[in-house]
Amino acid sequence: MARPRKFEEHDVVVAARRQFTETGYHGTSVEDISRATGLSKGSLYGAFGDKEALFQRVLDDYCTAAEESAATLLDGPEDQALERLRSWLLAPLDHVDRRGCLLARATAELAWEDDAVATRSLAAYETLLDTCRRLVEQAQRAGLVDPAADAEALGGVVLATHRGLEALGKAGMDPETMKRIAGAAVDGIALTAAPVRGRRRRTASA
Amino acid sequence: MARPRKFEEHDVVVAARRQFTETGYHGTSVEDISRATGLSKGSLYGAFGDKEALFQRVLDDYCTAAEESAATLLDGPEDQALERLRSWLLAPLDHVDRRGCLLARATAELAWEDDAVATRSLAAYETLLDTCRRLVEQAQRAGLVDPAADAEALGGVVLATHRGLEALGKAGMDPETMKRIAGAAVDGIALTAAPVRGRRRRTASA
DNA sequence: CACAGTTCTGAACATGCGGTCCACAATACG
DNA sequence: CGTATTGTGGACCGCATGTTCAGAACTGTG
Repeated sequence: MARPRKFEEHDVVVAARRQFTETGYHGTSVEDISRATGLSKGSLYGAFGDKEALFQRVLDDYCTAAEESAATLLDGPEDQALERLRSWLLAPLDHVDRRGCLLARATAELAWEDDAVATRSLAAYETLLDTCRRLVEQAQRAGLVDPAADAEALGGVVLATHRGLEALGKAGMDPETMKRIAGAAVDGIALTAAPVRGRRRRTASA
Repeated sequence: MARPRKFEEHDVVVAARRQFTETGYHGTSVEDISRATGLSKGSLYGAFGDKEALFQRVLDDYCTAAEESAATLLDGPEDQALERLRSWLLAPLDHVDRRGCLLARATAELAWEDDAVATRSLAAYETLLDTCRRLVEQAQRAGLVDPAADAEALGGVVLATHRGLEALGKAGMDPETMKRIAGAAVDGIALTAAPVRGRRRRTASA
């Protein structure tokens, strides 16, 4: 008994995400979004509320997608867990367009200017950390990683590297260098390789 | 033969940096800067040009400081190079105030919206990468790291982790977890610990 | 003391913003 | 077909922004 919508809500969210990702929250005007989505401002406000609410919606959508995408890494043989982590680190390098990660932008731009954004961002990072931890645990079960190691911390290294690589890439760092960094992170050759036979347990600090 | 300035230029840059770091570029109005620096808007324009030019100045100042600060890590005995990298990773965690890194904000917010910003940011990251590489080389000479390893890539892992940890911290992640991550990154226990005797040379990919 | 040169100040301006509103169009149902 | 109901898009408002400018304030020199 009423006129149906001419647009798919999720399509609008996706288009808005594009815009926010490219120009940031403060850098994006409602009119920009209107142009990007094809909806007029009136329709936007009618469907989503104000700019902030729309951004929340977009961010939540993005985080969910990122979480689910990472979660798919868990599927597969345990003895290839490290390879899946490696491909996760390398994946962003393939996107030649230098669009960055919305989550990164959101935390940098308004994580503690807006509580809801901060909450959602933190939740996303914790979910991603959990996924990385599980992958490391897979690798441990497969005998690829010391079973006594702190799986969460190791997963955190991958997550932090992932996030850091994205920043370096955004700044324009040479992709070839980044690939070597990603490789080194997963290889975990990192800084262990002390010339001591067998495993070396770290001697705390100084 | 002229009215002297009532302010020290560098003091203004520092105050402006504070403001930009807290509220970002788009989120900071010229009046905010005026309030933060104590200068009237007219004086700001007279001394620095427009808002963008002032930001460039601030960013350059910040990058230089960050580069020099990192460079001091190079001083010290080579067999403690890893400890210095560790403390570098942990340093940001001590600042309880959740102010983030201006460089991170700049790259996230307008790295490729503004060429000059992108150029300076990339230069800063490359300098930092170089510093990390040298530290790893110190560790190699001290016998703490496999001399055959790719020092630049290993330095890059530290740099990326540093950058990533900053993002996680900004989002509000538990500092204790972050310390464990930083520790794991430097320990480099990371993902190597395959249960193979002696060094294991990686077998390329899949 | 008068002048010139420079800086500071604060008001004023144009612009673009986020947000609101409303007349019209399009639909579904009786 | 008529009517109630909802989506639509553009006009509109108040406000904050980045920027400019004319004049006051100040210092050093002749």
